Amino acid sequence: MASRPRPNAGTKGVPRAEREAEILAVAGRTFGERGYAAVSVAEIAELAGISKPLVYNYFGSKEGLFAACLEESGAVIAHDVDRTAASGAVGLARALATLEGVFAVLEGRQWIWRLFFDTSRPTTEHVEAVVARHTNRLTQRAVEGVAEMLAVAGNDDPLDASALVAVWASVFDSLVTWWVDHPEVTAAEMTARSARLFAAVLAGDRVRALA
Amino acid sequence: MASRPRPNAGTKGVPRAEREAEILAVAGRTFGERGYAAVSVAEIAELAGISKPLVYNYFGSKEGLFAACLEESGAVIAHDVDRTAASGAVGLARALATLEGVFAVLEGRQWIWRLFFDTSRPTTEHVEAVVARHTNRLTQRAVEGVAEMLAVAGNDDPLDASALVAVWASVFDSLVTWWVDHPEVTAAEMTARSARLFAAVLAGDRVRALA
DNA sequence: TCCATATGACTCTGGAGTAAGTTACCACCG
DNA sequence: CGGTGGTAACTTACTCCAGAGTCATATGGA
Repeated sequence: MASRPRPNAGTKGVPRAEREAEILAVAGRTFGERGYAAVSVAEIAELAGISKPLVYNYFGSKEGLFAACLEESGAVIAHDVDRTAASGAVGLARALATLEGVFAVLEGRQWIWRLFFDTSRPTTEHVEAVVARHTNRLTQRAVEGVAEMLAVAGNDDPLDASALVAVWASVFDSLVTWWVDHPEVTAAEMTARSARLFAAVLAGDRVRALA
Repeated sequence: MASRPRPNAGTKGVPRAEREAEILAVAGRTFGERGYAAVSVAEIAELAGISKPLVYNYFGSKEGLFAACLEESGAVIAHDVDRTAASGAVGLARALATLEGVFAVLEGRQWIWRLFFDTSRPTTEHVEAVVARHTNRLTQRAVEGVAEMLAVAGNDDPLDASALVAVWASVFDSLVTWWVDHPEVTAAEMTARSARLFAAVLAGDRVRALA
């Protein structure tokens, strides 16, 4: 009855946990580098050396696969940022310390960061929830840092705080993105560079007082 | 022989130039707000109150339509930034003056800015060329401003300059994006807010010298 | 015998792009 | 003034395809 032979269907192959990790690694990198919308499940399966139905078997849907990538990556970053926050630095020193930690964590896998800023990501409740959970954790830290900085300047406008959090997140983002485009640069060099840039901006002339 | 009547097919309607402008307005706003990939040509046609083939008739393809949006929007921004650059301000004062001008230009149509940062945009040569042409013009200005700032700090590392340009563009982007989320804020208020934020960061403690 | 791992070969849908025809206006001719 | 052809503006009703998701089945091991 055997229909055409089917190249290694069966094979008992790799245990599920291990295979899931492989798929997540490939998917995270690909989604991060090219964006959710531009990547097909078939392509991920091919890169992982398996077939599409296996991906669906393990992750349910393309969206579920993306959510799993976010889950894994978010935990890595948030853990490090929490650690830095607990170290007690304040103001710009704290900002630099945070950058230093994240650069170290992202070395060799800068794409992790991009997952959370992918504008083509699905807008389902599930994905939104995972993104919110992780970014909230990061935002919480940014809010603390920004509040310290504004307090020093005697500024207590809540909208200013909200905007500065956005700016800070964006500075962070742009440095990581720049790094992605310059892969030969090491994490340590990125940290040093960030410090120089902060210093240069601070060394500049004073702003005319508009506040 | 007349087949079923065809609700206002014909109608001599609106002249092409005018209709094109209407379509561009709708398309620009929609692409800007939701991203290229998430918007269908059929939806734009419906919002513009016309049928899909008319859009194709005038713009050739979805990508062509997007490129036309970029063309129009890019000219508006670049013109203003050039004007500010010619005004002679230097360093952070120049940065603030640039922000002030762009905020004024974007008032009520903040989505324009987002078109150039849409990660889901098509990657065809044509679109890339249009984006490059306009962003190069802006980048050119940013490069000048950044060079002044780094020169004051005695920094002549070209990679530092490249990174700082990216950061500056991103700060710009984040402020506009924040504004999109707070539509009740006026351009003038955004300008004042930006000045306060710069001042607050500058007022903060000194960075420990790492350079 | 049952389950976990695995796959070839589908189905189905959304959305890009097209074919072919319809109607209104205008310029020109008699 | 009435006809008549050209063209610009417009539509319905398709085709076509990539890519999400599914079904039925194969195989090795406990």
